[in-house]
Amino acid sequence: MLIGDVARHAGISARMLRHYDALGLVSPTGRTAGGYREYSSDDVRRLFHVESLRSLGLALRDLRRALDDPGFTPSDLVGELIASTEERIAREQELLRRLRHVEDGRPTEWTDVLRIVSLIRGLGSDDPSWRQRSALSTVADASPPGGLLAEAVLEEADPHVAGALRWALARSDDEALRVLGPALHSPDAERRRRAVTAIAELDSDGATALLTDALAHADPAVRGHAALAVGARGDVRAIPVLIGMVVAGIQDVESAEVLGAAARASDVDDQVAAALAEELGRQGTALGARLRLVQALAEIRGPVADRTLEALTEDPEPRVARTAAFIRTARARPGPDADRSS
Amino acid sequence: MLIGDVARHAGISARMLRHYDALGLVSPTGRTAGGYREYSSDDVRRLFHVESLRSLGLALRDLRRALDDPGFTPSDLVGELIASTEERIAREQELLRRLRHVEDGRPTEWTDVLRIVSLIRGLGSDDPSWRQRSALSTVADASPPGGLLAEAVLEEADPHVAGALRWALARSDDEALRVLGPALHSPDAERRRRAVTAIAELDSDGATALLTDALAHADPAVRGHAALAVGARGDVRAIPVLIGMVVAGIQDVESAEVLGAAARASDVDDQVAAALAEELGRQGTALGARLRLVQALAEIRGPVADRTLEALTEDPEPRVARTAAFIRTARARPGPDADRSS
DNA sequence: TTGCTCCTCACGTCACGTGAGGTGGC
DNA sequence: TTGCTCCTCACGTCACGTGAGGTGGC
Repeated sequence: MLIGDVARHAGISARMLRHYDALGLVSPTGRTAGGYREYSSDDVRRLFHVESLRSLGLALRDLRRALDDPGFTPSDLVGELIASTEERIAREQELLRRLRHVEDGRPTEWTDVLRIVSLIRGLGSDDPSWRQRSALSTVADASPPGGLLAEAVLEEADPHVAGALRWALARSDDEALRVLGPALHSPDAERRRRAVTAIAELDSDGATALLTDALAHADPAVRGHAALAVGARGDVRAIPVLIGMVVAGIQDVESAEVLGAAARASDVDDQVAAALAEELGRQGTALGARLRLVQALAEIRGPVADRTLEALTEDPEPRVARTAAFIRTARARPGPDADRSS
Repeated sequence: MLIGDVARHAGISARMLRHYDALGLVSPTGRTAGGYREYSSDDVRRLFHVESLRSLGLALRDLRRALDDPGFTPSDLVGELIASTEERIAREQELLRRLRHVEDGRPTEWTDVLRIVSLIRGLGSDDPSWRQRSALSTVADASPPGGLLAEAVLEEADPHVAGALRWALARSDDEALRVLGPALHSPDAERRRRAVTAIAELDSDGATALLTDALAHADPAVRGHAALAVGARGDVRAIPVLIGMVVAGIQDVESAEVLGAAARASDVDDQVAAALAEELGRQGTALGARLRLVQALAEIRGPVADRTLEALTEDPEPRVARTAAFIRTARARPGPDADRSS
């Protein structure tokens, strides 16, 4: 076969065939009288082998060894090819992330692009104080890049930097929630915690919706953070989770306070007091949990809370009775708030 | 600053700085008396801009326009960079898949590699008959590449080719289940169906375990296929799902037969008959479902099935009563099986 | 003779790395 | 004088694409 036929069959250019010939990779066995390359069927077979191995990304120099050197075994080279391909993919994906952050910023001039790139670099710095300065620098922007800040806050181990990032996030664009929302379901518990903490500091309707959904999250840490945030917004749906947190002793002081605030804001003090009373009456509740429930009752107003506390002063367990009595005494006095407001 | 200082600050080679100078991308403002390049702070700033934009994958020619041509706006170019990066990633990932299939084949010589590559090509052909021939060609192998065949069967739309692939899979290695198992939870319903159908034809313990788990799958199609396969292996855990299929009228003839076989193989005919009787007695069951349940009873042996059928001949619904009576008559005669075996 | 195919030689691509051979500045 | 830095020029990388200028075969 002449070079043109071979090229058409193999789907490659005649130039490549001459190149392979020059390298000695696939040389035609003969030449015609006029000097034309004549490929035998063995030559063509060899060419197909070359093209097969090239489809795996082998370099031409490795191809020669693979086809001619019997001692050159594939196992190592295939492993190396896999490793280098994985590395290239990782690099390209990192590049793609950067490009998407730039795109999210809707740059109209190259200086906009430069600003975002330098922010990406700053937030990726090894030096926490530089990361913090970078985070704070975005606050001057009209609309800081929320996606970028959100990704940064999910990775941030330093609490001060994380605080600055959350502050910057609060005035960023909606892109933030599109990153933080899915992160609530990350397999990494730390990432989930960072996500819910960041969302809890956002004020948008989208953030509130995510937090309300997170009240049913399987991870108690996520559920708890969500309940504190949702309760602080006066939403009654947080109350069962907050009561659960009091029982379990997770951040019980804060959850009791939020519980009281949510109950008052929603005018459901009596229902909450009744729920706490029911938990207190349950058989088998540990003493520690009962004491925390009594202390939570201190945060609840209304006749049901008052009656429950009164009844608890007769509780067979002296520490429960004493705590209830102490709370009743404190309630009878005008508190410091009342003092100041009069 | 001289070229060496600039290079150290920017973390790039002096050669690159000379290259940028030659291209007119970043040229030093001045030269010393001895001809040394002298970079001003403006030059260095420009260099940092160049390096920033280069980190986004801009080519040097685009960089010049970006920094010098005010009419050259970033939006289009950033979009193109994203598109081309995505395309490169897709290509690299396709390459990586091929390489992993080659690795799975544990090739010791390059001819092994060539065999797998040509199989990959054959299974990826547009021509169904070529895909089928490729699938069948693996049956001669000692251990065909299960991962590759499994991926092919998940993509295969042609039922004949899919059949050949499943046949080849049955004698392949364990890699197949590592691909088919996760595919049971694919978001694509068709892929889930292909996965369960393929697993149902495998005989290994791993396949049986996957099918048993799939009895609780959320997708009724997956659950159903799994129940037919698990029931055919005589496992009683398939029975509730099979009864559900009879009620819903999904593949009811086949599921009733498998139900009977599983009940007999596990000696639980009476329990199954009782379960069917309970379904039949339930209020509000549609007539179609009741008739299918009666027909399923025909597949069950034992005194409970006999008594239930007898009672059903008095059913207020004439079609139910007639069906039950017909089944009883057929049972009373020796069947064709009994004929031949006597 | 015309159109097609083939030939060799050689430059261009892309962003530099790596010398060779020489010079400036302390 | 010595060691360091800088200079220009030019080839090499990788897998080819794209001519230029010429020839073989029907």
